[in-house]
Amino acid sequence: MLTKAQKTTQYIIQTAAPIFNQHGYAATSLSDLTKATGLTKGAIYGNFENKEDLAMAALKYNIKKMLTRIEAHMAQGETAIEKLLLLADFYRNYYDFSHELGGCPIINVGVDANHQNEAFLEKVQHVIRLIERDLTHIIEQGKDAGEIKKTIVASTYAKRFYSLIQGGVFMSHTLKDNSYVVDAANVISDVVNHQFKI
Amino acid sequence: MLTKAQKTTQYIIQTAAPIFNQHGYAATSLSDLTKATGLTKGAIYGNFENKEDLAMAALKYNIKKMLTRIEAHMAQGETAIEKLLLLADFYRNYYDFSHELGGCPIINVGVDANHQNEAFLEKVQHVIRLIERDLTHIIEQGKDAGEIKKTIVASTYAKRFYSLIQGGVFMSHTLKDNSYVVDAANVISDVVNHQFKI
DNA sequence: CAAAATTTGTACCGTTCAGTATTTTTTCTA
DNA sequence: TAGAAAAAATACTGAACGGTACAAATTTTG
Repeated sequence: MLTKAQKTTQYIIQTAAPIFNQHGYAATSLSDLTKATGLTKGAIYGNFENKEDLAMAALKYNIKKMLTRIEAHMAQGETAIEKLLLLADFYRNYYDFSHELGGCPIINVGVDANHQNEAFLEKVQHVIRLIERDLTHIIEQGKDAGEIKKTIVASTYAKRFYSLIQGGVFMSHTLKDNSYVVDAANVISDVVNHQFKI
Repeated sequence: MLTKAQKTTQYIIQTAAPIFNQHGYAATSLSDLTKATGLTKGAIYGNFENKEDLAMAALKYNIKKMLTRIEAHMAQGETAIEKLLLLADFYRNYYDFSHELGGCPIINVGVDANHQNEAFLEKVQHVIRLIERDLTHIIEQGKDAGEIKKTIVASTYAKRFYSLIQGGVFMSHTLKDNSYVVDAANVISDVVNHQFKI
């Protein structure tokens, strides 16, 4: 069972997470966080070493939330083709989902931390590579299973798909128009259906 | 001729521009700018109303630099197809060029200003729409000239191309690996060469 | 249920922030 | 080149920053 203190720690993280994600690290002040949580600095500094420590916990929280959702969605599929189409499908609804997180943590922190905070940037880089590796694996498995053409270079398409998605996510959030991510998702579905399948 | 004062104004802008672009608005302090320029706050506040005023001038400076370069590059082509291939070519070298600016101002400010500063965000939105409109025009002209298939929906591809590019730019800067923008540029070239041409 | 341990609130620290009034210096112009 | 005008340096403001010491309150545990 969670102690009262552990619940407070979790409460602070989940309250701080969308704030850091929306405003960025430097533009988020401790007073923003005390206001949002209704707690005092004493409570926050009793649970976290410093602002950076809390921001990292918040980033990990957002990333885990995102990855969990992707995995749960893709787990609905059996074959590689199905899983890739489900990935596209996940991002077809990503604009609304990422709004809950205060934007896409990958893009927001990727941009915010670049030239600012090496630890945050490395975390984001790590997650991107993780996703790309997973995608590469799925495509390779599809090739092995005879679903996907052997001529498809898995890593190239894994990188291209994720890059395509991130472009759509950036455009959608910047222009407040979800059609960009949706289009990116559609392009991926099309490629899978018409270029991947044997 | 430029007066001494006008030169100073320009000097401050061009010195501040990459700093704001790299660190973001909130994370850039006046002391960062006095250090970089070698000037004092008096000089800066004599030339700009406040920090936001200077940051806006810096953003406009970066955007103009970027747009000027794109236009100059595309002006080398005559036909619509040539221009589109030159656009792809421009972004094939964009990673190095945008490094000079302290990163891509569209992505950096698009993310930094979102939920933070409406004026900066609107400026970025305006530029994106401008580029998309130009691209749409070029594709339409290509259709009218009989170079490009009539079935191609110009605005759809304009949005898709720019989104694709921005995804590549984000990935390349975040992973310090220019292959993403290069791949995006290659995809655009391929689409133009194999799907657009009659 | 009381003592021990932990968590949270309060009050404050030094530092840095953006911004400004004033003096000094430089530039322009007659 | 002297005087007027403009720009830049200096020195300062009050507010907000992240962080901390310690007291008060709460939770946990024997």
